[in-house]
Amino acid sequence: MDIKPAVTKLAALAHEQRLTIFRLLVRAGPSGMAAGDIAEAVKSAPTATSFHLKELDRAGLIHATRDGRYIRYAAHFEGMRKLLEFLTEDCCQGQPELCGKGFKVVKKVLVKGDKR
Amino acid sequence: MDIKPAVTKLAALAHEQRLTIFRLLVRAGPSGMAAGDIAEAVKSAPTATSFHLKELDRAGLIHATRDGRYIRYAAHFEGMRKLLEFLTEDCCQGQPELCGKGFKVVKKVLVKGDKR
DNA sequence: TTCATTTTTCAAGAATCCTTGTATTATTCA
DNA sequence: TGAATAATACAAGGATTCTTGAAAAATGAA
Repeated sequence: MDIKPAVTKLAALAHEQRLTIFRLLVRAGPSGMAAGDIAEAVKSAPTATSFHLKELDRAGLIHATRDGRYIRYAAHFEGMRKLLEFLTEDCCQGQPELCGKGFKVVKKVLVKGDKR
Repeated sequence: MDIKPAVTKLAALAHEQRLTIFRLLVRAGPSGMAAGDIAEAVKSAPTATSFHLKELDRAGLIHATRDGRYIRYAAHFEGMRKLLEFLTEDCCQGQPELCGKGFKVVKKVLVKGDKR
């Protein structure tokens, strides 16, 4: 990844509402959530939520698919993975433990409040 | 980590010059670099570089130590590690490969009781 | 077709952040 | 002490981003 898309991704995440939305979708997994449900979950007006979803989409962190009258948004895991890679590239002079490469690799996968 | 410090960190990184500086310091390792050398390396005026270094410092991504008439800046690896953890928390419904947990790392199975 | 629902677009004013130069502080060396 | 070097603080204008509500598309159901 070049630096410009990385900055775009970071700027998209550097906003409390958008970060909340992104983490919600990360927890939601590949099936994602409908725009309306997202707005309700983060307690934000549909119009504001739509604006922020578009920002995250443009940055390549989430993607939209129409599902009847709903539009579902899901995290774009590959985009996120590339961002993490970019941040830790050439890291730490061969001491990967410094920046946490490999952290929580096989951690528990309990998901808080997951009803599904 | 709470969401507010995470947003602060992401906002600090969401800037081409600051991201370049941060990655430079990540590569430089724990010994860091003097402010002047950083400014030269990223081809930016000392005054602008100082401004951005302070931003990164405030966000908890780097830290400064005086070394005679120089001030050395080094990446704050623990702060970065926490940010990465925050972004991938409760990720992926038990499919860690989706978001790249464990990417480019020799996977180690953490057993119960393993402190780390 | 017509209505209701879901989501987006648009526009504005408000707020925030970025950039730049000058002045100032802190330190070392003669 | 005084000069030189390294880095920071401050301030102002310029640019960007955020927020909000009203209106408009897109879809499904009656």
